[in-house]
Amino acid sequence: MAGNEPAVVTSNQLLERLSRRDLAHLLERMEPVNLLCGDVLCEPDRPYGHVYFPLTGFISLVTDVAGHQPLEVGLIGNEGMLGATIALEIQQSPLRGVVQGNGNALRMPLKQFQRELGESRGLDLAIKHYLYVLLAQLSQTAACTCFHEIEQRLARWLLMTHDRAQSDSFHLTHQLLADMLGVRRSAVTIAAGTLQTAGLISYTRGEINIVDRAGLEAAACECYRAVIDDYAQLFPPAD
Amino acid sequence: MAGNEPAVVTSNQLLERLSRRDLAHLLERMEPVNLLCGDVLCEPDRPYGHVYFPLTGFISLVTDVAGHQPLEVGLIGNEGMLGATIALEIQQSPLRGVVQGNGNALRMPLKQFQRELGESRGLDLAIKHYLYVLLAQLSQTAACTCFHEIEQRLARWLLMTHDRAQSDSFHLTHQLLADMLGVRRSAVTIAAGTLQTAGLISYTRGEINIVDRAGLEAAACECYRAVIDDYAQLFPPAD
DNA sequence: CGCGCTTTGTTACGCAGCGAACAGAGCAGC
DNA sequence: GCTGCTCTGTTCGCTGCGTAACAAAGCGCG
Repeated sequence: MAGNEPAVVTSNQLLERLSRRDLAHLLERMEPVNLLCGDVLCEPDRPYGHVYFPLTGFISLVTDVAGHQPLEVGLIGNEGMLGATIALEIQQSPLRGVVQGNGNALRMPLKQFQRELGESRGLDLAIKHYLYVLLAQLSQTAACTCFHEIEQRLARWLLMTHDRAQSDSFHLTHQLLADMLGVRRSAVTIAAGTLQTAGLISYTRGEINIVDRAGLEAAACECYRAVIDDYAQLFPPAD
Repeated sequence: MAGNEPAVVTSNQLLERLSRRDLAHLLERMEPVNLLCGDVLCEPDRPYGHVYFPLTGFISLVTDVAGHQPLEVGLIGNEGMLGATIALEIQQSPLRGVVQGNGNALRMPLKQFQRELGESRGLDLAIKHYLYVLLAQLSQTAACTCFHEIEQRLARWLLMTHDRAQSDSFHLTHQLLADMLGVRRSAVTIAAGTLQTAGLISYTRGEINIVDRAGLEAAACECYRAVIDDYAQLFPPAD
């Protein structure tokens, strides 16, 4: 965690899909940065400065609705990137990107990345396909929010976070969770309590621990797997 | 309605953005078709055969969730197209496309359209930008579904349909509306009853009439305008 | 050590919307 | 004109979640 520079290795799955040549080219030109919980990396419908490839941190995509806390509709970890809309030749995103989990990332100025896109077919294609996955994730989330109950959605959310946090524990208060899910804080306390009693998770003062990952998957709605599968379809696992 | 061929004029706003030259080129190669309520134009995550540019009909984008009726997350009329994901170089969509309103459209085989994309910068860009709007629409819908009440959402839905139906009345049963909104049929009956009593709409046996458009806009949540504005930002009105 | 802040637990109440079921009303076809 | 179907209206009880408010427990800091 508190490691020095060498700890920043390429562990971004999107980047790893690129040809050795493209990858080397990009790595040389990207800058490692720390992601700090709460950092806002892009504002909705406003030009953003960099694209980010998370390595260990993760980023939440949220949308604003008047009179409510921002609602999370997507999550980006080392399986993806922030700024994929650049593949649509538009230098903004409809969503706010907020760091949800501390860690590091590689970044590149948007304009420069745009040029890189023009020069590498492979890169361009990877980003486009990732955008497709994002599209699927958004649709799934819309339906999930509509139909599924808090406990299932909470389980799903914890799983998605677990996948991206690369650790069995991460910092998240009930209040934060409630905002992400668009529900009341005490509803989260109750749902989380149930999950804890069932021995699936444990937590104290914002430190959440995944205890029984398989059990959690069983407690989550199918939306979790659906998104995973969509990703796997477009980016088939190497092994 | 039952007009003969000349009735099929280009009134697709996306196409009209193209250069005169591109437009002529495309029009020559597209085939007019009738859209019939209920027609399924593409299945989720399965390759689809054609792209469609609605002229007078409109198409609903729905997502499946086990144990529920399909939920609508997007609507396509003559302001857009079905099959925009082809700009992501992938020949499928995460969503099902179902005809919601009778009318006509222009279509082209997917593979051929893909070639056209490669040959016209303008076309490619227009599709990409439309995809951005779609992305924004999905996000907005997710939040809307989470936060807003049935009556507001119904009003929003009627407005979106009104815009695309190019007529003050269209055929839609309460049951259909309920499925689109992901709620119970009788909840729609109540909400629609309220709107009717307020003099905003009228309906009989599936024939819905927009009476007071401005009033309806006031009754809808801000999501309606938000999506309109997103579109206008990327495709500024000609006048 | 004690104060105050953040996080979590809990409770009482209200309401929107669900599930299910049924009744009446228009329309279509025989 | 009768029958059956589709569409709409309405009702009853239930529950998940919102609103509000407060208590207690852990932690950080002076």
